[in-house]
Amino acid sequence: MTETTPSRRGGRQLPAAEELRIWRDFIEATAALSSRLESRLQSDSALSTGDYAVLLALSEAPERAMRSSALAAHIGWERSRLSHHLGRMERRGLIRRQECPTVPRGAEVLLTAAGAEAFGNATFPHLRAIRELFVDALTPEQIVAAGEIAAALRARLDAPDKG
Amino acid sequence: MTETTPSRRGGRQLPAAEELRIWRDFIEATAALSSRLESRLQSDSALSTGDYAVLLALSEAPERAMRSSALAAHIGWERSRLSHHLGRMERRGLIRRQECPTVPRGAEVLLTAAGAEAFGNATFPHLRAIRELFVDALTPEQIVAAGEIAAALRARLDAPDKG
DNA sequence: GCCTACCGATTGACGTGTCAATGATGCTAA
DNA sequence: TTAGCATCATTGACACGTCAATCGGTAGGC
Repeated sequence: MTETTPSRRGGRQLPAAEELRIWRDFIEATAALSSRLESRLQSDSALSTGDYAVLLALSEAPERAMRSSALAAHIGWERSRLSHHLGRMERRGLIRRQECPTVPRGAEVLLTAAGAEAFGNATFPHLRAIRELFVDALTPEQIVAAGEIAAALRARLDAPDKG
Repeated sequence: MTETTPSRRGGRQLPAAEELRIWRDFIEATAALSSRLESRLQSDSALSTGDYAVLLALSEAPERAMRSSALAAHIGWERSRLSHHLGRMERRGLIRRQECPTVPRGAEVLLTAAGAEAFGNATFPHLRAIRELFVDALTPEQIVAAGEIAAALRARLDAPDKG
């Protein structure tokens, strides 16, 4: 309640030292978590998290197929990113692309048998890793707090004037 | 207290649906936050967060210079990553490399005047962005919780048997 | 002395991500 | 009709990151 009140009060422009320390710990820990999950998935299943996201979406889609742009929207990727990624996945035989019968110029992305099998083999170890590294690392209260923090960050990121 | 008790109880191997939803929200929100910060820094200052980390470390080092391996350890990067990054930064004139006088085969990384200026110009807008997108997006209680979550995740990641 | 093993640093190959430019196609309005 | 114009998807150039191989040099064991 003194002049050391955190930056939320008053007209301070920059984060206080403690806030900055937490920021760094937070962003580094989450980056390290992602990176560890990525490498676990890679060594368990020879898939990247990008591969996994694509395979998951296709597995859940009717006919195990999706239009390229719908797939991009579904997993929240830019189209050019998806296009590059699908090219790599197609080379590995995980998916196939063909012209979409209904939409002119539309590309349909299909899950191949090899892709479905790779996804099936990846799921269990991937979920287990999430459990070990995230769920079991936190108390139930911390998990709830993590959900609230994610929602608050997302709300700010989506706010139109705070880009 | 029924069979819907969360996975922490009993021998469940996989995260429950709610935990999985929070996991996805959390990892996606933090990734989006990093990505937004990255693009803000890029457009404000034409630097990447990697550039910023290197310039920050050099700015705070005595003589504005550091051994390459010490720099890698300081910012927690693999050496090959740093080597590639320094190559790019050197091409842009932000840093310079020279043989280390004391350590045979050691490389000394020096901050150039242009690098120091770029860092100076980047600092204020970068800290402001951190404040807008992280500090001001959360309540004081959430910031504390974020620090605790980061510590818990880090502890798990560093645990020897939970790699 | 010489072989080996390690150490600091770099390099090459490749997967990944962004941005800007390009095709290819349909819609709309002069 | 056709000149724009938006849309769907791809491509090229480049930055970034990891992994494995390499290179020069020093230290130990024999």
